[in-house]
This record gives sequence, C-alpha cells and structure tokens, in this order.
Amino acid sequence: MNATPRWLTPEQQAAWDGFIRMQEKLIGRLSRRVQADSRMSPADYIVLAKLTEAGGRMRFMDLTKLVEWEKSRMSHQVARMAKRGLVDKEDCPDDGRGAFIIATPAGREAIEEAAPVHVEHVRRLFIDALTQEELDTLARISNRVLAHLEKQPD
Amino acid sequence: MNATPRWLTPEQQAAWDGFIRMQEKLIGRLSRRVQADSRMSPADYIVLAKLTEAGGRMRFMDLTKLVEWEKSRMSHQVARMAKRGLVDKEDCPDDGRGAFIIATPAGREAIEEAAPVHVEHVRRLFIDALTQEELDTLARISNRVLAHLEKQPD
DNA sequence: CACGAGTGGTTGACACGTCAACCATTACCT
DNA sequence: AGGTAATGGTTGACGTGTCAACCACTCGTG
Repeated sequence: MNATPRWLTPEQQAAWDGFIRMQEKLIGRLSRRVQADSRMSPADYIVLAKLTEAGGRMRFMDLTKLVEWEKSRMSHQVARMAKRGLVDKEDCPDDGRGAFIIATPAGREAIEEAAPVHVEHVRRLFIDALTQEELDTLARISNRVLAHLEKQPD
Repeated sequence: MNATPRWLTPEQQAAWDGFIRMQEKLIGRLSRRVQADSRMSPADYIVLAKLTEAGGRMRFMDLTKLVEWEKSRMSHQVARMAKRGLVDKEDCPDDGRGAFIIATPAGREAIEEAAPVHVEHVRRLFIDALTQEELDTLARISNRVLAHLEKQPD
C-alpha cells in the first residue's frame, strides 16, 4: 500500500505507552479529585486562577491567549461559569465588540478555597512520586517536546 | 481556615507546569491530526487496535478491562462505533447478560489504514523530539508515577 | 428452591471540547 | 469616504467522558 511504515522500536513503544498510560491516569484522577473536593472542574480552576492572578478583570481575548485556548472553548466555558455565578461579563466601552470577564466575589471565594486542595492533590499524586532530580529531568524533557512542537506547523 | 497550605517550590511548579503544558499540546495535536488524516478518533483507534490484536472478537468486559476504561465509557463508545459500522455486537450464548464485540471488515480496514498514520504522527510529534536516552528516562519516570498512583486508593 | 448479592451491560442527563459558520465592529488601504 | 480584511466574540451541532441509576441475568448460600 505504501513504503514500509517504520514501526516504533520496542524501547520507543515502551516510552510512548508508559507516558500515555501515566498521563491518562494522572490527569483523570486529578480532575476527579479536584472536582469532588471543590465542586470545580480543572477548567474552572485554571480560568479563575489566571483571572484572579491578573486582578480579577480581563479582556476576553487576553484571558483566552493567556491560557492558550481556542476562543470558542473559552466562550463556552465562560458562559457556563457565568451561569454558575463564578464570573460576570461586561461590555467594553472602548471596543464595541469586546468584553471584560470579571471574577465575582463567589468566584474569588471558590478559587481561594480550591487552590490549596488543588496543590495538595498535585503534590500527593505527582510530586511525591518523584525526586527533585526526576522532576527537573521531566521539566527538561517537557520543554524539549514543547519546543519541538512549536517548530512544527499547527 | 486550615494549616499552612504548603505551596509548591518554584522547581516543583516548573516541573508540573511544563508537564501539563506539554501533555495538553501533545495530546491535543496528536488527536487532531489522527482524526484529520484517518477519520478516526484516538478512542476509536485504541479500541479497534486492541480488539483486532485479540483476534477481532472479544467479550465486552474483557475489552473494557484491557483498555482500562469504565464500562459506561466503553458502552457509549461501542454504540457510536457500531453506528458507524466499525464494530458489531452479538449476544453471548453462554451468559445471557453478556455481549461479544466484533470488528467488522470495515473496522479492520479502517485500523489497518490508520495504524501507520498514527505511528507516523507519534514519531514526528514526540519520538523525534527526544533522544533514546531521554525516552528511556521518561519511561522510567512514567512508571514511577504509575506505580505511585496504584498504591493510592481510587 | 428461594433470595440476596454480585456481575454484565445500558441508559440518560450533563459537562466539556472542537469545528465551522456567523455577526458586529474596527482597522486598513486607496 | 468606502470597501475589504481582520479582530472579538457567540452559537449550534456533534463527539466524547462521567456519574448515577437501572435492568437482566447468574451465582452463592441457607
């Protein structure tokens, strides 16, 4: 059908499979725990975290770029969060298209409550599994992969 | 409210953030590419791959355990795949509750076409970014985290 | 044999993400 | 000024994942 497909070597397979399995289990468990303990999804968490870090009031697109999401994803997310009272939207006077996203008091309260819980789960599930040296190595590897991805289109 | 929250050290933060960013971008890009190039989602891919590896006919629960999913996830997934003609369901004569999942010819064809594409994307996005030594290291780290997770409840 | 517990599997409601199309406004170009 | 492109943001449809409840059958025990 085509030229030989170049399968992965067993070592490459092992690395990929291990990484995938680990990442799925880790992320899955973390999100379930965070959600169970704080009534906030990871998406809620990151949006509120970045938003409050920046003072609790930000232009929609700035927030979107900050967390590196697609705008439609953020739009849906903000709509859901607004419905639950975590954020508000406000028209931008300078730009008729624009909108500000604002953390409500309830939103600030929610994230302040969730943050330590979140950190604690990250610690227990991930940090505690590894030495600082391993963490550094993983950081280096992650950045290598990221840099590699950014060199390619898409 | 509670005892001091024990935030992460900057090095720990860096490792966690880097890992998360990497993992999101990598998985996101991989699934978009696989989907675009083969009309199959990663979920379709893994289910069909495991199913055909096992001969193309398996008990529902065996398949579910093999890919380490929840049964309801598999049930939904299989239903969708059946609707698209990738698999069939068949009652189990020995156990009135049970079902066999069967890869259809179309399903076998689809995975045979998708597999090299999948491998190639994994290679380009991930394998090519790292040396074999780094891959080995990552595998070791992944297994450490996995082992750590399996020691904890949930 | 009866009955309760466990297993195999489905279902429905809901949250989430992507894609593509769309609308409104602003910026750019001549 | 006027048209066109770009930006800011929303929307709807759809595929996917989770949770909890549920149904049907089998199995173990008294």
